[in-house]
Amino acid sequence: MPELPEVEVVKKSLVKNIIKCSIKRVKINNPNLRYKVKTRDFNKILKKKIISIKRISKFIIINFENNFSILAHLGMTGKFFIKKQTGKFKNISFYYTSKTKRDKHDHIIFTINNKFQMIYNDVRRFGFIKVQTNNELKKSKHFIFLGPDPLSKKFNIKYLFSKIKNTERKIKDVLMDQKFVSGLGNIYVNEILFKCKINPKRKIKFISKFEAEKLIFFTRTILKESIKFGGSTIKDFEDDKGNKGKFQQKFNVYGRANEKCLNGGCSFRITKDFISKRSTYYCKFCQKY
DNA sequence: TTCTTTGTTCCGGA
DNA sequence: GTCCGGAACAAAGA
Repeated sequence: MPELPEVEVVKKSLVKNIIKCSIKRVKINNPNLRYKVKTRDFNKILKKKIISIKRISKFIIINFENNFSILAHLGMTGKFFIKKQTGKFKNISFYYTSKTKRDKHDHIIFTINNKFQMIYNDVRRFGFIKVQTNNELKKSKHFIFLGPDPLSKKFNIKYLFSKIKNTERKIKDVLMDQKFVSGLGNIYVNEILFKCKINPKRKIKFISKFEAEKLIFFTRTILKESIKFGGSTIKDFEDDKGNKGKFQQKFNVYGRANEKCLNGGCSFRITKDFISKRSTYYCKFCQKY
């Protein structure tokens, strides 16, 4: 699942591979992503130079010299691949094996500088790619309600307490709310709360200052470490046979139902249940209510 | 065939 | 007007 760190890694890889390039051709194999993609949507950006590539929350924005941008979201299973001249694929996305042949989920093929291809692949097609003017982008429904980026200085103690005073909501629900902080998904929220030793069902308005400090600290630390880890993994990842295996993130709680708690000395097993219908993993001993 | 997975959007009730 | 819970949505693998 691409969450914020994975999107950041993808963004960095895109910068490395296609900054200052231009798209010469776009081939749409399957237009039915979250929003329908049409060939003519891309006319505005064909042969225009890419001047910047940014991440906002889990969105990727590729900005062209003529004030148009590609706005992309990877959804659940979206990924970008670069196919170099050799015919081999260099994976610039996250955790997937390299690939050497066309896949039925390669939905959009971009030809870059007439030299190589960038492929958008998305098994479940919950991702999207739009072309918009920078002005449209600013007013976009995707951005208008977004809270601060969890890695930014705006996400601090003062901000946190200003937002939580009058809400009855559970801490996990609030952390996943993009209006409160933008870019945290289910996996990382489970991990952050485990590190902070906070029960995900607690009402956020009752957390202490110390807990809030931990929350900010571990949010930043976990995301940054994951970016570093993903980045370094992918940097060294180039497989000409396509069988080197997946990059699997190591999680402390996510996906570890009934396995032993990894806190030293704790003999409890990880509990799985649901909060707002989202799977929630925690240690009932380390994260007391 | 049914269940599970996810982020986002939308709607209705409080 | 605002807040929040719940449902819908998309596709596919187990």
